[in-house]
Amino acid sequence: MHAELSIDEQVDLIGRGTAEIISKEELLRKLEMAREQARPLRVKLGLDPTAPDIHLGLAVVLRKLRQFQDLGHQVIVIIGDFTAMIGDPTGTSKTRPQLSEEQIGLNAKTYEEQYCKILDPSKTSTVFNSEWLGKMCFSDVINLTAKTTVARVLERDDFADRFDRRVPISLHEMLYPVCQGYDSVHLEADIEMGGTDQKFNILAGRDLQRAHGQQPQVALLMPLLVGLDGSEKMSKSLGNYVGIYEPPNEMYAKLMSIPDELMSTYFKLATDVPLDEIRKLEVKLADGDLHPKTVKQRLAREIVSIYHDQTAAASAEAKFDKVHRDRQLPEDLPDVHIPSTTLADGKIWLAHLITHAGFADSTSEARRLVQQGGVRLDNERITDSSLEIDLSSGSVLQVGKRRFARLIIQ
RNA sequence: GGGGAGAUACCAAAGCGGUCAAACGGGGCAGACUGUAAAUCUGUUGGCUAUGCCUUCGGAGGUUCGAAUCCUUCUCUCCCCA
Repeated sequence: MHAELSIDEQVDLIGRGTAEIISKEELLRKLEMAREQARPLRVKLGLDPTAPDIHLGLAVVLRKLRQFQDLGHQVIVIIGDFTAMIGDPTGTSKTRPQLSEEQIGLNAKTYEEQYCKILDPSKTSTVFNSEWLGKMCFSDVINLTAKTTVARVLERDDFADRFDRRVPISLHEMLYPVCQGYDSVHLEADIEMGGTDQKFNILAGRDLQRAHGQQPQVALLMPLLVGLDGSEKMSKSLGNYVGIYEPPNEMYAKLMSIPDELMSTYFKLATDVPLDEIRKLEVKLADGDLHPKTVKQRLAREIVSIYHDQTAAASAEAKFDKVHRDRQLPEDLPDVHIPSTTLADGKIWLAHLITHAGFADSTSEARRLVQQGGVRLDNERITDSSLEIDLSSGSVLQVGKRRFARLIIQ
């Protein structure tokens, strides 16, 4: 696809949106070598074997990998089933629940299904690092760890931070960078991709490769996409993410809720809008020539179009406006079935209705929602939490601003 | 191996015998204002058809009319020394 690009153009293309490349010169040399020898580069990405739900944050990295594939290179996805025993100490790490072999296999399959949406399957291979790490014996481990010093590992931010705050660090956690680094040795990786939080681990790979007489891999770090809340990085556990398999409407609505300051980052990292066009948008925003909402709608459309298509994006926009600008009910309300057995004399206690619909975890919470004026039935606000509702099939329950359900009595 | 400190709700952190379902703050949720943005303001944040009742303060026992608070023991963590 881009195979005809000059090496400099390739470096430019690859450089877009990256946070850091270690080093650009090495990247250039690798690209040249690949062209001269007609050998695709081996670009590595490590993934957790936890239940996948690929979101825009990971997509930033995957989309970059796709560029490599379009340039003719090979992507190797490592499912870190062995390293999962440790759990990446990056960020707030808690001891992970041990995953069964079947579970890991299942998750890996789901990954493959999901990243197909972005990667070219014919240029992607998937491997498990238990294949080699699991076969090492204790003396192998000692030989490997002898190549790294404690100070070196402790200088890593997460460890230094935890050490300072007196948060426990288990000995085995310090092996994590070593394991990941050894993956690169085993695969003879030319390039390793990751978020900026992976910098240390990826650099560890370079050290180990050198120690094994290999050319060190190039570290290609992408910025961590900030999540919908505007402060934390996008992650599944924080719930501030947009999954690439979410339906268009969800995706669109979620994107509309990001803080304004994030828009240009999202444009750069999550869309294919050319950089100079993004710059123009920024200027118009700053001058007040464009309303932020208009720009955000463009952003939402762009992203929805990538994972669905333009028609879907347009219809998502129409629906969004209908509900939020015109304050009308959405047309495709999810149905919630209320078994008639839960009704007494055709009535149901409002609080129970809300929990039945899945809009509250407990009746206490449901009562609170009602008392705070967050609940509407057929567009009429109800504030009496003790109310028994005389329900007719087809009533619409609304909780908060974004949760709707059409009630079906069965 | 020796000495010291600690474990409290989503997080963080007070409370050190009754007034504790547990302060303050962060986060979350709801409302107001908006562009379902941010900021701000208000309320709320264990459960239960509920002016009351039930279960929570690392685990298990005990003292007491009464325990998050006192005692015993177990588990885990941090710090200092070796």
